[in-house]
Amino acid sequence: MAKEKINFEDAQVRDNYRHTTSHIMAQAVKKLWPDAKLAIGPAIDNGFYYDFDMEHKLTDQDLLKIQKEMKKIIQANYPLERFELPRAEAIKFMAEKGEDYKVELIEDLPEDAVISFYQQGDFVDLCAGPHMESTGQIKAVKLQSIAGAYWRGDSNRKMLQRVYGTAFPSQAELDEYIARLEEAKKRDHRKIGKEMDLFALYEEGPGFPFFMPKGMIIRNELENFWKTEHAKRGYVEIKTPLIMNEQLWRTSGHWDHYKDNMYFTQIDDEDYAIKPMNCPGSMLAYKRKMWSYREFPIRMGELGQVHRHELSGALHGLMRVRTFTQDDAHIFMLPEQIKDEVIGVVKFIDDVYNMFGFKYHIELSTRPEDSMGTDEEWEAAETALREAMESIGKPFVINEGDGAFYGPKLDFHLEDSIGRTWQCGTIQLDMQMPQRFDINYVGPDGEKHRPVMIHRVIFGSIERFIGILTEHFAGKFPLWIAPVQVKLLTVTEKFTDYALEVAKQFEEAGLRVEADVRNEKIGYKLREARNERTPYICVIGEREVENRNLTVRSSKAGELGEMTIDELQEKLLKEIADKAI
RNA sequence: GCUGGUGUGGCUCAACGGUAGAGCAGCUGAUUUGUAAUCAGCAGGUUGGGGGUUCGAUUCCCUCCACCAGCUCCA
Repeated sequence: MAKEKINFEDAQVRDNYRHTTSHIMAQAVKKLWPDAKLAIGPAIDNGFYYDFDMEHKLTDQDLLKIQKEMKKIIQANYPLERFELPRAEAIKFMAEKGEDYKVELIEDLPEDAVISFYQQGDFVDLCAGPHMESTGQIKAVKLQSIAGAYWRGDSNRKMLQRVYGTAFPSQAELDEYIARLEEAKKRDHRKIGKEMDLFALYEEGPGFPFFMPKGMIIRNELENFWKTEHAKRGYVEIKTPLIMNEQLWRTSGHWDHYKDNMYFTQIDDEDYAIKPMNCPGSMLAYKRKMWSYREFPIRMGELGQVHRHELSGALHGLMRVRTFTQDDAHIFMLPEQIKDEVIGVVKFIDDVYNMFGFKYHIELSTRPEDSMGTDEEWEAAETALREAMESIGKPFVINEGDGAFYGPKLDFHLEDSIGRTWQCGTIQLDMQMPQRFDINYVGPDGEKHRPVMIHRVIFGSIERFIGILTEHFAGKFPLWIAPVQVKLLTVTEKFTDYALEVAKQFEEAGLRVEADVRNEKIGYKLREARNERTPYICVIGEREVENRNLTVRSSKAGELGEMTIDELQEKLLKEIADKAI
């Protein structure tokens, strides 16, 4: 029977293909190390993995050995055959093979579940399927890495050895994928951040980033933009302190629910905490006076620096740090204003992300195990968020049990250069803080009522957002945030005066300009300016001085030829004003 | 925090049980140059910290720290 061509565009086909590959890998591992116990081995976004519990510690050399063994299995072209067993027999079957993890999986299946197995050659695995028809259909495989992974993702359970790999219908496609990954790694914000001298992390402060002058330009541009956009949308801005006493954190619930992530200090023998979140400060700011329903909604923004004790192994450049600035805001409102406010924030976030050309996805995170409040409150809050989303027709996925301890949230996830996603924006509905802090407003009936509150961020954290921006643009930032916008390169020192004159004019026009008037060859200066990812590079020599113009090249559009000083200035100012990407 | 790996001058990397080397960057001098690296010279490291083994350690062992990948967690 002629096989149909594999349609790798189809996500289901892709998953089946890689899932089958993971079975082949498991078979190879069992062949090489018969004591290996199988855990789980699914297809994932760009490949697959399989978790093993085995004595032998896998090394990179072992990956090649396994790949060789896999090749044999593929060449043998075993058909994948499915069969089903009743529950008790299935458990017995797996128990006899010593597959303790599979036994546990079966035991956790619902009573009426169909328990299916897939067999290829002498290898059998508990699996819902579906699969490819035979092992010979797998054409190109690469095992990529070994890592530890907890059984069932529970850090109290045993750590297993996970082997990651990927598979494609042809070697060419596999090679292309590997090349793309290599290319993506060049965008790593940690690498670019160092090369462009934007920020740095030192052993002296793990997870506490330093921002260098050029990084500060990006940061300040983002913050200024943030302030302008918020003012336009009716937000006021506040600033609350970094350190507040124990009582405040007990009132907020952080002492009971967030202590492991907090830093503490003592002042005059009293316990204080460094804020891990801005909300308690905002609650005090709200409470300073009595509010009328007529003033609602109150939108109170704060660029608030927080400190959180993250696990050492979780730190990652600017993406995951121990101190960061949230572009926070708390909105106090009437229950009937929830929907409109949430919609307003979703649109605000959408505008900002679109402005940078980001793709993102939204998750609705529901009640976690360690949380405050009643089921009814959570139900109401989750419904409010869901309805707001449904009313504007934005797609979202449910992330069960991942809400904040005080309320459910809508999370906005952006991708980094190698496809990992990072939560940036979030909108969190909070019915707890208002109660705990006993905040009120006076309603039309003259009585006191409890307002509803949302916490929300757009960038998420300025640090993480800069990390994402860096990778998204591979360091070629939009002109309005580029640390150096235009660089003037002189061909020889004879043209220094003219270069400085142009630099002065650009500077006065508000452009960030650098003149490279060193006694170096033009090729050398040009190479350096390009490596610095300067958006506009101007060459100044005999001809330009004579014609009082500039030869311009843009990092995006290439050679632009000769332009007058004013022409270029105008072009740059417009590009900046448009915040073009 | 857990599993595995890594740690050599500002950066990228080399060497190795016998006492550390290159390129780039930096500094000095020469060169006055037209679109991705001009030449020469100089300077710079007790090889992440501490401890141990050894006649001798950067190299071997222990421990701590940091970083990388993944897990867990999360903005």
